[in-house]
Amino acid sequence: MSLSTQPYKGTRDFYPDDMRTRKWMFAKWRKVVESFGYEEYDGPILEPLELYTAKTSEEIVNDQSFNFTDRGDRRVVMRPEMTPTVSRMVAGKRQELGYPLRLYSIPNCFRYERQQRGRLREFWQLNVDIFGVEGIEADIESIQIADSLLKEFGASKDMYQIRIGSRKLLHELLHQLWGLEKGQEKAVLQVVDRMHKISPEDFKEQIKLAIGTSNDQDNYSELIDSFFNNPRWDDLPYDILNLPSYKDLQSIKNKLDEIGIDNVIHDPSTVRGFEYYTDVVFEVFDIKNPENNRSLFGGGRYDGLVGEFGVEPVPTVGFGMGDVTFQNFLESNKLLPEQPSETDIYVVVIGDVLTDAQKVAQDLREKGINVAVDLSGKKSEKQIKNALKKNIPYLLFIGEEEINNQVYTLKETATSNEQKLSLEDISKTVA
RNA sequence: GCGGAUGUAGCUCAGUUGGUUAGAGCGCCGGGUUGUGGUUCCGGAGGCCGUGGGUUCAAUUCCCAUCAUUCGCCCCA
Repeated sequence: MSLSTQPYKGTRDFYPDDMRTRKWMFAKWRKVVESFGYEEYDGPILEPLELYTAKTSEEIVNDQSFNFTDRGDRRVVMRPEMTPTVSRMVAGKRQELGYPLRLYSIPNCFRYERQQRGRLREFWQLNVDIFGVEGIEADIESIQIADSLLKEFGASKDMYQIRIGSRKLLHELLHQLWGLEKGQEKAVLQVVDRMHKISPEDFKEQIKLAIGTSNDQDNYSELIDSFFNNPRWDDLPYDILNLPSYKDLQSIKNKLDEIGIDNVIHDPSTVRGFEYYTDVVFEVFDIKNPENNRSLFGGGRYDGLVGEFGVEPVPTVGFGMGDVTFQNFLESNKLLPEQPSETDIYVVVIGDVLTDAQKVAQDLREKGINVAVDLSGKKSEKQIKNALKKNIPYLLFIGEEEINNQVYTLKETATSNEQKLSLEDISKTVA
């Protein structure tokens, strides 16, 4: 029995083709977030289990994390997400960091789950967080960045929709209007999160189930209808429209509208899965391709996390964008072009001139051009095929004639245009 | 953790109502062509038909198990 060449379940090998795509995607991510003044950080892949127990969703920590006990009997987890890590880092230097603090990272994260479309065991995730801003300016900036990211890749408004919701608004409603306790609230939120996946009837049933049976069911039916299924908030026996949390939501939507982001809707069912979110949350959906039926990415405000480390709390808004779902989105919308090689020129050596060809290549490298020289000694046809397979944009033919005249034949593979050029002209053309 | 689908050449897939040497396209290697590919022609290599067991004179084909891949549920990027 020989060894398997397959990567471990749910992980990926990145051959040069795949790696080019990944580098291209990450470069755009970095470009956009850095244009908003965000600075890159990184943290360890391994974290103590306690970091996640109180704050991430319970299921992710208990059932969906890679974890082990180290030689000092410490419970260790391979990070399933980055938010607790960055919160820990900010708390650790709470006093000396300047606010607003804008941070981003592209960590690989690990979740032990059965893979399916858009869900692997190892994935990369762009994390963008702004610390120290209490007001909705931070929420707006966060969503604006999300929108800019999509546009940077050529996505148009008709391809995606941004849905915003408010945990705080839901809490006020559930607590004050419905009279729910903490535990019930959590259960209700989980059902709310699934709203679009189940029928209105099932939704109502499951909400009631989450609340428990002791309550007056007819009363809740009406509330569920008016809040979730067909919002008519003016009719509610409670002044939702004047709640600060509701006003925030409206202001965010209006401000985004003003700056040209008008594909934002208020969706009461947008709550997100993590427990640490405290206020406004958002999710982005692919609205053109039904196969991408989950949220592409999302985030929101989590004001309580930094304070968990025993320092003054720091209000925070952030979002995470997974590489797998995002790449699915790009593929479905034909926004994923094939990337050229990092190698600019492939030297096709004709005849017995390898040493001279090497010299030419070295001269070009010194001008900042990436040059690979064919070493196979095969006939030119084979050398060309090899270069094309690697997606190298230029071929440089070097034979005796070229060496003697110091003029080389440069061919652009995409167009088949061929020119006889000096070294100087080659570097200008390729650059 | 639960349910479905699929495992035949490097890739995408045919096929065998159970019967000698297992098929295609693409790709790969070599040649026609000792200086030009993506669009020519000729030739070639490459398969324990996922793995283990059962039924049978005979299994790649039928049955069971198992592993892998994949889709959905749960949860989430």
